[in-house]
Amino acid sequence: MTATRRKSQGERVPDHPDIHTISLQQVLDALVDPVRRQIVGELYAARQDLACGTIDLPVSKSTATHHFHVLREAGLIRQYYVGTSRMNALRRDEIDEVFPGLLDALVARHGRE
Amino acid sequence: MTATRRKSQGERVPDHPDIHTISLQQVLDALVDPVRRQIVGELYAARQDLACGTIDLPVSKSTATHHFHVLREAGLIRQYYVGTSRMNALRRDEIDEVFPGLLDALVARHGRE
DNA sequence: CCCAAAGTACGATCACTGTCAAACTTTGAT
DNA sequence: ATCAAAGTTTGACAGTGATCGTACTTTGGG
Repeated sequence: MTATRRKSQGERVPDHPDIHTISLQQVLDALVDPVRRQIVGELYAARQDLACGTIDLPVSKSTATHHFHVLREAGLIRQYYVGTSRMNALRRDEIDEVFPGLLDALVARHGRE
Repeated sequence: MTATRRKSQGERVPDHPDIHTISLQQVLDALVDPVRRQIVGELYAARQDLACGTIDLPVSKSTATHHFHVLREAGLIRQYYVGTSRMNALRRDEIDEVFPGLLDALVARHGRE
């Protein structure tokens, strides 16, 4: 499977880790950053996929890219392209299964802290 | 009473922050470190206060002191002396009240990750 | 065909923090 | 008095990671 796509689109299809290969340490390393918690928090609250650009972050575009990358590597979000926009989907159910209560404790109560 | 103890013991009574002044960020900064999660995990499992020395950590004594200090500043543990030993008490109920589900999600399921 | 939009890749900084060793302090026991 | 046990304090050091600007790529529209 996962035929070796040439280019043009192959490069733009990032691979997402199996949620079961993710450690709590990885998830915490990802969610300890406030910008990344904001991202996950907005995806959590929106209950729908969001393009990177629709999330207003207090950092530059290149830094934002970095944060989305970290979240993807940590198994927290899934990314796919729609035109030039990169959409982000929170892997809510999978996370809840492997780390029950974690999203609720770390992100849901994200009033203003 | 509670006269301003000169020394000998005054210095050895650290002050603990009010749990309500602690932010989620502070707690996460504290619990993102695996050594500190181990400490909290053992206190959580032991269900009783433990002296620093009774927790076997993979770091030097001075580093251990540092970690206990961070945990105390983050409002996660309370420390007091018994002889030359420093006892550590997990502030479980207080934490649960302010950050419900957090200890369970981050520490309880601490099988081996 | 060319341009703007939306991200990405790449280095370069820069601050933070986990780590240790060595010297010190306090306490309880001999 | 002295000693050992248990931590603490104080630098110093090294690795990590968040940040940015600049240049680059891909896509869709005029």
